[in-house]
Amino acid sequence: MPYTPEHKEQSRTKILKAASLLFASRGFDNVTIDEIMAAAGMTRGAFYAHFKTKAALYAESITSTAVNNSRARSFLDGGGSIEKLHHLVKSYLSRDHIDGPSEPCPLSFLVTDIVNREPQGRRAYTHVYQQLVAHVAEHIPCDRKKEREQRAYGISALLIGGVALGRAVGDDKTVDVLLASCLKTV
Amino acid sequence: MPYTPEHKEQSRTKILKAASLLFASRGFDNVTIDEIMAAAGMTRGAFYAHFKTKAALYAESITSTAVNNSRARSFLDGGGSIEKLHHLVKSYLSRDHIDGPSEPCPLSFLVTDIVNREPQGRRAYTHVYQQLVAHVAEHIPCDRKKEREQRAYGISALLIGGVALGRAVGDDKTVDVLLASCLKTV
DNA sequence: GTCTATAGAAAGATAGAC
DNA sequence: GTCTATCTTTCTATAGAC
Repeated sequence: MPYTPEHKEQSRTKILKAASLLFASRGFDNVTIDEIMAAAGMTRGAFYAHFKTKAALYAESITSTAVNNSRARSFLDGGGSIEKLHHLVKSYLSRDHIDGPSEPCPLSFLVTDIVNREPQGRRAYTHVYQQLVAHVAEHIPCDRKKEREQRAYGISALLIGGVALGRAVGDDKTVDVLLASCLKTV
Repeated sequence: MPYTPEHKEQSRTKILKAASLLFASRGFDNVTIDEIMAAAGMTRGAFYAHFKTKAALYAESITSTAVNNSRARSFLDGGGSIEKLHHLVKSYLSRDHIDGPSEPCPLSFLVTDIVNREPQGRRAYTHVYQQLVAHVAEHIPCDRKKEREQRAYGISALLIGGVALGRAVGDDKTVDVLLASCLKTV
């Protein structure tokens, strides 16, 4: 009897994991439920036992990626030093991140894709973004709260813009210069 | 006899204009040829007398927007002063730009959308981006060419990231703070 | 819970009339 | 060149068997 609650939870997790990767790299419209389910080791029919619609899965995949992301985790472990921030920035603005599939951040990979999605997706994205800004702000060494926040917004826009552009631009040399410049700018 | 070469050129321009606006605000997949042609005052069938495929129109719309964009034009008129650059940055990182439909810049509006498109679209995007960076670099007051270029890449990532995020994030207050912070960061 | 089969809708591209 | 009509494919979501 493979249909225990644990088994269901496991299937659900598999679907979420496959969906996060596929949505991030190809966006909402260019991924089919068929593909996601195949990547999760099941077929289309099983999908609807776990999620109501494709849009619902998309929204949840954004939230779950943010939570299970190892980059974010290592950023948060162990308090707010400036070194942690440097480490995050370097790992974020890396070829490894851009080329995937090593835990792509939905904030940069889906920044345009999210605009036309249902409210549930928008809300998930907005929430994850606000968390990122808040956590970056905590790691900035500055007494004035206003200024920390301001810099955190700037840094986040540079990170997300840099990575999104790195994926968009088709010329490898340009991308390398872009990444190096963003790193230096931060 | 309405079918003169001039008339054809006029129809083509109308299609391009409608497409640029629709693609920028909703991306490639969420816009139909029907919609574009309706916005241009024609029906679907006429489309294929002007463009070979939807993807070809998409690519050309990116190039043509960059050329006909009034923001870009006013940026280039009259030489490379730092004031021109400030003006561009302020106009780019504005609510007016984000909320459209006042000449949205495809570099920020399509930064994620472009990733999965055909090579022709990618090439058009890459070319427009490299032009932006080059022009920004020209307006930066600094003797060393390398440093001008580096700053231009950083500024462009901040502009494009800021605007893309401004559209992605669903909370108006957050967007206002974000824009102000990006402006100050530049 | 997962499977196969299918209903139903949408949209890109083509054909032929005017 | 532009129109209407249609072919064809693709994909979401549902139905019913196991």
